[in-house]
Amino acid sequence: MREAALRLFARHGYAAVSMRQIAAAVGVQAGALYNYTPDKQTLLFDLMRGHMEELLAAWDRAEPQGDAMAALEAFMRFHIRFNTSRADAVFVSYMELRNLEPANFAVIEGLRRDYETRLEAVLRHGAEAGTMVVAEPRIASMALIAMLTGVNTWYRAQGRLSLAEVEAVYWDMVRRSVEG
Amino acid sequence: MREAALRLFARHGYAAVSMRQIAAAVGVQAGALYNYTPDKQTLLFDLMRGHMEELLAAWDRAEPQGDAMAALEAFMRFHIRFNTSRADAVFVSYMELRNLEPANFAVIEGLRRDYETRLEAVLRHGAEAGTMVVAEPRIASMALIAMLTGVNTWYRAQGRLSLAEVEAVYWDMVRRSVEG
DNA sequence: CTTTGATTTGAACGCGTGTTCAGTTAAACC
DNA sequence: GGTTTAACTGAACACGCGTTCAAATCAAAG
Repeated sequence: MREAALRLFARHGYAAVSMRQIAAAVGVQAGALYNYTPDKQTLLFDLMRGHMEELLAAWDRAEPQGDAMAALEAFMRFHIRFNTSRADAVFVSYMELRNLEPANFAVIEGLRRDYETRLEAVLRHGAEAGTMVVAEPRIASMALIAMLTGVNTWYRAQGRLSLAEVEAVYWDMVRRSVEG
Repeated sequence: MREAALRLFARHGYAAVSMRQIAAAVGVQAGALYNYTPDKQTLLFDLMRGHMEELLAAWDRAEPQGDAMAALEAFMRFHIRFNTSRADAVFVSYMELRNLEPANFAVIEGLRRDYETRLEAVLRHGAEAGTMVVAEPRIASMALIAMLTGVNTWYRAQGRLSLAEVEAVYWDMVRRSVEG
């Protein structure tokens, strides 16, 4: 059911998808969904929170070794790989923020901020070590994340470039944008 | 009415805003709106098309002089200034793409592609002149636009940094990411 | 003051919404 | 085989949706 809901939310938007559509995609009547979620809003929130927590957990698990520049490369490659492999969840977690109730919104925004702070820390270390020039680490981290997440809007697995080639192109730009 | 609709669409999303809400914001009954738009879908489409056409027209009017690097700087500053000054329209034009009927979607996507191609041409000229190193101009243009548009998610007029300072930070990153 | 033409109202239309719940079905356990 | 437990159905609820349209209102012109 979560899979079906994620798919439909990503394609048509939370507000445009009815519980009956989700139920039909699962092969069940709408009422049956309420054995698995208390309501539609919680379903959306759980999908988004699940995605953000998996994102953070996956990056923490990667635990890059080496200097700041190596960590930046690891982050960049991780971000592109993780996001392209879960396009629906990424899309929903970004586009449906405004359909969250305030309390739920605050939670997701906090998780997003956590993630940005992970990259910000890498940039700060690089600047302190003198291997990077980053005037505004916070802004630079948001700028880089926006740039990397943009891959999702055009990348297709059967496209001209492989994921490794895409990573190479982006790493070239990212590296030079902060290099000392 | 268009102003009110844009505001509401940006805040709550097209699907979540009713014609009655738009009418209430204007101070009128829902039926009266149909003297100004044939239906809700066309209202959305007109808002998006209007925005994209103004964007293209404004850039064409700027008509930058000088070499490719100067043109890139001009593009970057233009993009940040234009987008932050029309945050609602930018937001709607990006987030509501999936709520457009296929024919309308194709039109907006075409305009977006036009805009990306403007930047791509600048990068190609820079690469040909040898002042820039850009392995993939198309991808680089989308990457840079995604990065620049990201400013909209956090920039606030009363924030710590002025728009000129924001431009300076971004220009530093953009310049170095393509510099030969 | 009347006529004209554009605007707006307010009610109605058919339909889809999220959610609830008594009742049915099916599987699991003793 | 009988009983418990979980899952699902199908109908219902109150409500809001986009859109239409005859009637009312308004502004300007003759």
